[in-house]
Amino acid sequence: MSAIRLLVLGAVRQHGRAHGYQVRNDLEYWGAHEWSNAKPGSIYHALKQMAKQGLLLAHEMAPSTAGGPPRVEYEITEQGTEEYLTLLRAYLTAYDQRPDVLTAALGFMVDLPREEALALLEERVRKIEEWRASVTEYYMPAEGPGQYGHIGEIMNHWVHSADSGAEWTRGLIERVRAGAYTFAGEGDPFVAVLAEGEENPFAQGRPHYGEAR
Amino acid sequence: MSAIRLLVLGAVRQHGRAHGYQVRNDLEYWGAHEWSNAKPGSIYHALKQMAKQGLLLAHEMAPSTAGGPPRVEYEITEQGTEEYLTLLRAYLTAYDQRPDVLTAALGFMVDLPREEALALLEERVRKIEEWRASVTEYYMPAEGPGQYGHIGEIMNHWVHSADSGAEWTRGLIERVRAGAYTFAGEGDPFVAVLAEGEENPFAQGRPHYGEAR
DNA sequence: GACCTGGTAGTCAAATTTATCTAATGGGCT
DNA sequence: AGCCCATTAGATAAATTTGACTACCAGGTC
Repeated sequence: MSAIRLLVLGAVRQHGRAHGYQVRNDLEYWGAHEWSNAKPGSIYHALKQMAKQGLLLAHEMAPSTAGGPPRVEYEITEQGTEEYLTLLRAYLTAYDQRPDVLTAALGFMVDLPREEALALLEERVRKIEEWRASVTEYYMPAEGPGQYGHIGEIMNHWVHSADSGAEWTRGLIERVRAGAYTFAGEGDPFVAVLAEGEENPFAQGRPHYGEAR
Repeated sequence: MSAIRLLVLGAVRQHGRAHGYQVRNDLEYWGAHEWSNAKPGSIYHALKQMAKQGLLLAHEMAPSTAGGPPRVEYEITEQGTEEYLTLLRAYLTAYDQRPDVLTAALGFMVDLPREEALALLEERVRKIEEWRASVTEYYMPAEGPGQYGHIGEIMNHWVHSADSGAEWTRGLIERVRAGAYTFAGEGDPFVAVLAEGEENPFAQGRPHYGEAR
């Protein structure tokens, strides 16, 4: 599963009601096109698909005042909210070598109560450790390591990544436990959306991250 | 770009001549279905596609002796070898948040001369550091950090991953420089392919890594 | 007043990926 | 001999993803 559904649901939800271009802009603002597959085609496709599945409600609108074809506004349904929370919880705990789902989930973690977020992050650490154990067990068999030749470097890399991921997650847990950020039910949420008229620092030509390919 | 082309080219190349099912088995042996999109459909598709593009040469064969439909054997062409090396070099240096391409490249790095592999890995470290600099510069602007709220954790995570990745790469460079593994032109290569009749430890039901999702 | 540029909003065809299905063979069992 | 079933090899349909494209309007400008 890619991160696109979570991203789109989360973006629509933050606005209450949003059209595709708005979602597209939000995701660009978050840099999502660089660490996930949030490209126009995928976004519009996800919107339509989820509307068909009842996760979003589509409202046909009059032609926009700003040029371009008529827009369609979307609203998240109750079912969509459920799916959103399910994905969010899953991605916060999933350790599956595709870091983009974690990145997406981090952006939305504050939609959960602080205690739940903490529990999920701890679950995440547990999963990583479990996974690490299964890898080391596998590539450190009775005959000793080394029999895998350079292939062993792959496992080595995984173990290293797992350790690094677990360590980082523990740091995040500490920060959250110490009171960082504003979680669900704790007052005004922090919203990473451009205010009306605010300039998008991520417009074309910015010195954006993600160039080192 | 996904890792599938490198994986398939590399597998065919190791055999000299291979049919789809063989490639599929090799990739399963490497666990590639867990950290990349190496599933049957993708593999057969990639084979056909690359045959059409002249990277592979297809030989229609008689019905197999072991059941199933007639098989098609593939051989890598000169053009395919070029593409293989190009991809391998690119993936060894690319730092792009999709670790699966690095994993795939690690499995084949010994197809390059040791000196070249070292140079590419050093290039990789440089790219990571460059990327890290662009991220920190971006999220530590004049106004100081914190203005991003919990969104800052995304960048924090990236920086942490980048540091961890660079550190690991430096370790690999040291090991390779110290003489580990057998690289191109240094004698019998290590081949991670099942010998005829050897049992596949990765058959169904194995306690395989990658369960902690 | 014709032309060019840039932003807005979205569509579309082609390529890829996923998940599931088909078809053939050989071996064991009764 | 007939049946079951695991393995082998690949095909197919549906979903997703990509990259390029369209069409519309506003504002400047020559």
